Amino acid sequence: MSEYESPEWHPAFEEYCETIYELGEDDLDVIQARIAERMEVSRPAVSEMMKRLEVEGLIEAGREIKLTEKGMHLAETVVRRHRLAECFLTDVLGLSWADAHQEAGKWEHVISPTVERAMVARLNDPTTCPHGNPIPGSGYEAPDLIALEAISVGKEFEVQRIPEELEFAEGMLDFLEQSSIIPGSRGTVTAISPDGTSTVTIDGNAVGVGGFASSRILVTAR
Amino acid sequence: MSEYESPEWHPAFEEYCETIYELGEDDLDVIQARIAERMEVSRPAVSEMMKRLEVEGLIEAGREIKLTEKGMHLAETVVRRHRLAECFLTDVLGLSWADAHQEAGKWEHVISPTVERAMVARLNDPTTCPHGNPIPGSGYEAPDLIALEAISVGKEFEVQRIPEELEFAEGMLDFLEQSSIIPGSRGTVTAISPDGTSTVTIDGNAVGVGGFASSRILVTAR
DNA sequence: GGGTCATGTTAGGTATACCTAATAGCTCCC
DNA sequence: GGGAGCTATTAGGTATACCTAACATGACCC
Repeated sequence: MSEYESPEWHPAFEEYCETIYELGEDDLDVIQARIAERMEVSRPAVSEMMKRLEVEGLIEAGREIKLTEKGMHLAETVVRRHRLAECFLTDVLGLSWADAHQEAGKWEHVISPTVERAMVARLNDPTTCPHGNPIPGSGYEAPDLIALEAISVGKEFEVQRIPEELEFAEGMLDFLEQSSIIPGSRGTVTAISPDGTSTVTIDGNAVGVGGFASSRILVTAR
Repeated sequence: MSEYESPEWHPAFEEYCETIYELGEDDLDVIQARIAERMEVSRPAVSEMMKRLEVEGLIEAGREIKLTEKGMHLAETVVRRHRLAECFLTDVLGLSWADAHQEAGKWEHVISPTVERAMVARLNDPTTCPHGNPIPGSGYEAPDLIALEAISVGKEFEVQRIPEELEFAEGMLDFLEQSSIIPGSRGTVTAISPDGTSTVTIDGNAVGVGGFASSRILVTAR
């Protein structure tokens, strides 16, 4: 587990490296325009920041942006703390998914190595956040996952992972949590509409999941 | 309990109001020079910031600086979160006093009303931080306290409160915690030297407490 | 009254991290 | 080959929160 000491890097550097890491995780093009969209800043702001990140040796800039070893280490540290905080906020303090995600976005920058260790111990070495995303450094090996949209009508599935991208969609986490579309839940696809919406039945409850979400939610077939 | 929503005020405003509040608590002159010393910033920086705080309606400036109702509310919110965080970090995560104090200085700015409520519930409505300082809004009424230096040789005392001022002295919290000079501990003054150092015996262990600390540590006589 | 000390303010400057408007490159594709 | 569209950069500007150096103010005291 890393010994990263906090304000050696500005929160801004942490945020950018985190975003670059998560865009890669979500299999999107890691280019300035995507970073600007996800962080809700202007493209010139990203352009300037890329220069600074390169000077600091955190990225290799090009059209595709790549984290250096140093940048990857920083990104993993921040992402690990974010996901640990989500576990902690839901399990120990009883927050909802959506609240935990939002709070964790602030906590990730103020968690010290000491607190990180204490959380890991308290949570019994968790391997994924509440949404099923792996905690870097926990040694978790993701099983082979497929998108929910690939499950055909009548088939059973088990929810495994809600990618970070969906956490940015307003209200999405609340909707998924309330519909029991959470890692570990098992359900059946009971209909697929031409626009890509899958209707899934979990615990006797049927809900429609639009194409944006169903192409991203990762499950295992059963 | 307040419904303060986080980044309406910059962390800087929070830090300044907190410092002003705590200087008052410690019975020191609340003037720019003291603020500059405690925050380790230059006096011009404080001078400028006082203007901005006044424009924002958080203080009434003069030689003595006074928090307005609005400023007091902000200060109490931040101080409450700081002391709650200290309780939480020591009780739930097992951190040392010194570590908890340092971490709480960052946590105080990222704790939302939701998390605050969850912590209060989890900690069973605590009234003081681990060092005995009251948590604003908890309804705690401090008993009559006297300084440790006022206890004469041979008398017993019970430690009640380590004022915030001592938390800024390098190594002080570690020393006090390791010497069991913590709220609730009972001891006896076994010597007083001409330079103001009190020697106290707690649990059979004798330690010397210098004048700076013994004039500030608050106790009750027994 | 002059000196010293603590305190506060002015002036001028820096770094960070943003912004808008305008310009420049690239790629695709008919 | 010439748009259309997306993408990146440049230029110029802003707010925050600091800094040092120099100056001003006020209190106290011989």
